[in-house]
Amino acid sequence: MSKGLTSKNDDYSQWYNELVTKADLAEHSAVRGCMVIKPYGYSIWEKMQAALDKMFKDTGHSNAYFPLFIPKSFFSKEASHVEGFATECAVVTHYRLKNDGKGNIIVDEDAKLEEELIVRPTSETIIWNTYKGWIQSYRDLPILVNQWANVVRWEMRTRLFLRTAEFLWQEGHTAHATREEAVEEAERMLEVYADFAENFMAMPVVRGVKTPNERFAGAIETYCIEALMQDGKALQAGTSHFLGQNFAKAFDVKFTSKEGKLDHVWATSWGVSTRLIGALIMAHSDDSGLVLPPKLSPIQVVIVPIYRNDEEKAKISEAANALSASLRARNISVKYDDRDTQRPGFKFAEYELKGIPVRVAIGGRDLENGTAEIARRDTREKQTVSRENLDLYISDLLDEIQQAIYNKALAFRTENTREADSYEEFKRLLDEQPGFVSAHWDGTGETEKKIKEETKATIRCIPLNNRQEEGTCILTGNPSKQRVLFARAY
RNA sequence: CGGGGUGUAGCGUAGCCCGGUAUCGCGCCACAUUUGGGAUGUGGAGGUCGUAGGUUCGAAUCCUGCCACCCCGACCA
Repeated sequence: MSKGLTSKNDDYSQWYNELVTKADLAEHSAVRGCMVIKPYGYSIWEKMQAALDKMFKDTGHSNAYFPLFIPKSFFSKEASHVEGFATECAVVTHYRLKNDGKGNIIVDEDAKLEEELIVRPTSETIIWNTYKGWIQSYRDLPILVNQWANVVRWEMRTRLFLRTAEFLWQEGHTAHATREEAVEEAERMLEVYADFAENFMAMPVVRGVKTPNERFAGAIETYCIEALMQDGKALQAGTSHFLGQNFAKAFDVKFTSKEGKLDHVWATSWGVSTRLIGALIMAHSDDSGLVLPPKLSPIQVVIVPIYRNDEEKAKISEAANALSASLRARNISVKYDDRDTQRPGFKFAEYELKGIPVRVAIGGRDLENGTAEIARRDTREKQTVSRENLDLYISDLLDEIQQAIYNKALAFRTENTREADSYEEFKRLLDEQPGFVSAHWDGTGETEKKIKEETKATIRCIPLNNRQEEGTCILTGNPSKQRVLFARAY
């Protein structure tokens, strides 16, 4: 590990890249566009998985697993779906290698697959092909299934966590008897995502729906949560789709209703990915490193001993172990770092880089005074407190940090969400004060595309429960009934 | 996939224009002194110069192809 991080004010992208690698979250792999998620980064993902998985189970879903490979023919059944993903699919064409006799391993041309297989970019098709066999009657519905999986989208330009050719995610796929029930499901899962983002990631999000241009290929309606990063760019953090009967029709999935009528099944799908780790980094971290919310930090408290000799260290360890035990009894994860090989200052910097929310230092002075030095990562404030009831104090402090990080991010978003009433003002805001820009839009795809071409800003979403307000489109001057949220985005 | 840039020890770099077997810092190893914010000293180890060809007596250096990463564009979670 080397000293210093590029300041995020000097070069935000470089700051992000350095942070991901220096904090030991991930690194580039030998495969273009693919990353290695290192143990520390993966443990954040595991925290996310655990919280989300519980939320999915609590809302009635079960996990299952579908194949990585999808027959090409499945893929072409839903027209807009194919169109959306066709340009970024990895295709398996052969199933065997051979030695060419000169010591090289080559593809065995005799082992060509009769039907090529697509490496899943998402699983709607294979899942709806499967659901056909599961559903005959309204009694078989709803089906509420989630899978944790990897997917591949052959991206041209990749960035660690934010956009990689292969990524980890969860995809929920549900089947319902009625339109209302499916819409309700899509909205429910959006709320689960928003809840997770705000209460676990401490990242405020805007709940909204996508415009037709930004909609998932094959969806009737795409709901999304949008977050604002510290550089003023927006990031789509999760999506939930109402798929209508599109996939049921494509895969001929019908059920007999209570009334004895045959109808196509209604569907939803929803997902969040390891991209959330990128969001987490960019939402909170600073020039000293990661700032992790206590609820997702792999380690919540680190204890660093400061000693002059073995005898002193032994006494400090005793105090540290007692504190560790009392914290663990409160379900707080603790690490006691008694390595002799690094000095305290080094450890302080290291744990700041890694975003550990609370650091406790115990030294000779503290032994005598019955105290410990507590440092919180988010504000970098330090104070010396009594070791009496320290577990309770730290437990409260963790809650406070979780809340403080959220409040800070919310204040940032509020400050950086502005209204524009003319195209000039709109462009000026985007260039001079990046963030969300709330503006009137005439509702047409043409206008949206033109604005995107000219400003690189896209409509992130039409916020749910949006305030209705008469106005005129910033580009065309045509009448508009509500503002929508624009931003330059990741 | 188009334009620009970069690739030299684990990391960051000098050397490249003007060809002669590689510089410095961090890190690493040993020992000593240290330990309340990234310790200091002394000694030491570590290199197919991204990769494959070519030019040359000789290539990190010149030429060509390829690969990877970064930035900008098109595309996208």
